[in-house]
Amino acid sequence: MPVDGRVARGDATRRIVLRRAVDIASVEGLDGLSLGRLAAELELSKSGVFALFGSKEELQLAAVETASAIFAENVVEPTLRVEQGIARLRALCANWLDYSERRVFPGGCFFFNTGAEFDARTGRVHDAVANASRAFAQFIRSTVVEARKAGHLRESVDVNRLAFELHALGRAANADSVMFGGTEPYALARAAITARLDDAAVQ
Amino acid sequence: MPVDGRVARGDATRRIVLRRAVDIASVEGLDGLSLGRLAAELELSKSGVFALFGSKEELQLAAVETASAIFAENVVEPTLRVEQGIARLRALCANWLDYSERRVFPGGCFFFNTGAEFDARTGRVHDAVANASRAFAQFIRSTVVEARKAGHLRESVDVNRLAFELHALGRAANADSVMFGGTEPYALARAAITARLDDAAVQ
DNA sequence: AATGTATACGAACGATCGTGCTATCTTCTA
DNA sequence: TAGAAGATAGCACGATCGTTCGTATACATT
Repeated sequence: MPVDGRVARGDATRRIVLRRAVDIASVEGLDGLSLGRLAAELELSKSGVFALFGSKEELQLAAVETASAIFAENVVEPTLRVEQGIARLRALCANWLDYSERRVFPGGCFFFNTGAEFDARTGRVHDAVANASRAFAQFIRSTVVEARKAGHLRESVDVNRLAFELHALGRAANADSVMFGGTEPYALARAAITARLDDAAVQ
Repeated sequence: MPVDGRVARGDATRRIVLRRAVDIASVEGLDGLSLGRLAAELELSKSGVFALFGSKEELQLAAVETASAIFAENVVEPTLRVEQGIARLRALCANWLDYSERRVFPGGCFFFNTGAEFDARTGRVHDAVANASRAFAQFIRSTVVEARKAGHLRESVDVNRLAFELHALGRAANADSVMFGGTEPYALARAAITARLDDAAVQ
């Protein structure tokens, strides 16, 4: 399949723009993104950037998609390479905390920030962010379910509650660390997660 | 002390503006606040609203202060009316979850939203939000310390970690409920908090 | 009664926002 | 090699932003 050099050029620019866009959005929010600023920082014309996406909303949606891909690459995929069961569940928590702590996005977890920004709004951007958040929450839940099915977790554990708790601890570590700096929040979260999983595990 | 009618009038307007401002900010963020929109909704002149605060940043800082007062009234004060110890700790968690669930602010917890908005920025607004967040985290921690000193919690409990966990569960319930609707997140958080405190309690 | 102070307004400022329209490149197709 | 197609730039638009200025009004101080 021969590539069209014109669209290839456009795609390359789009990628450059989007990589910067998600970084900005993780700090300033998806509304804090502005075409003018984006163009100025990348030394492109505002109208050129605009033409690549067609509207500000499309840019925001594309940014959410780009962030999803980066998130999948850094968190979901390495987790899926671990054997099913409690080992994968532990890996999931560790990978997510590492992803947050490594500042894959300079403002911490992209979806934590944009989620808080759009949680109480309506529209396509809200829906995109909500769907991505829901998908990850479901991923945690299904990983917990797998671990229980594998016989690694006690039958009595409430999977919804355990998934909720693990997700809560991770998000709190991200929030506290970005807000106040330091790595202590991650240490607290790791200790709490370990204790919680040891408690839920058989034996 | 005789009141100055002019200042009294200004203070009254300021109160009206700020009450609306915190509601808007809890949904749209402190940056989403605009003098023009605020003035239009309240049928005041933009310049009049501006003059009351002197700058947009001062308005944002005043909004944070107003939100702090509302938060103290709804969460901290009722908690302090409960006897020290594990009872007060349980009341603190319950009061915070109720405050979030009752939508004292239409966008959920004011400090969750503005915290996520300003966590990775610098400046006076960041500092104000960070200080308010830190103060509440410290309040949770000191309530845990009290409960342990009262002999209601096991000696072995790590107060920093328990405070972190309780705070994490509450914030996650707020986030999930605002994003996806429904009251299930609060039920999950209440169950998790109860279990965690029962586990940490003596006997 | 006269002077000063604070609230509140209307109009306008320069800056920036998102969005068009048009022209100029580069690249592919016939 | 001519022309179509896509990427990018330049320029201008209406709207909105925070802010400033001048002014009218209400209250306080003298």
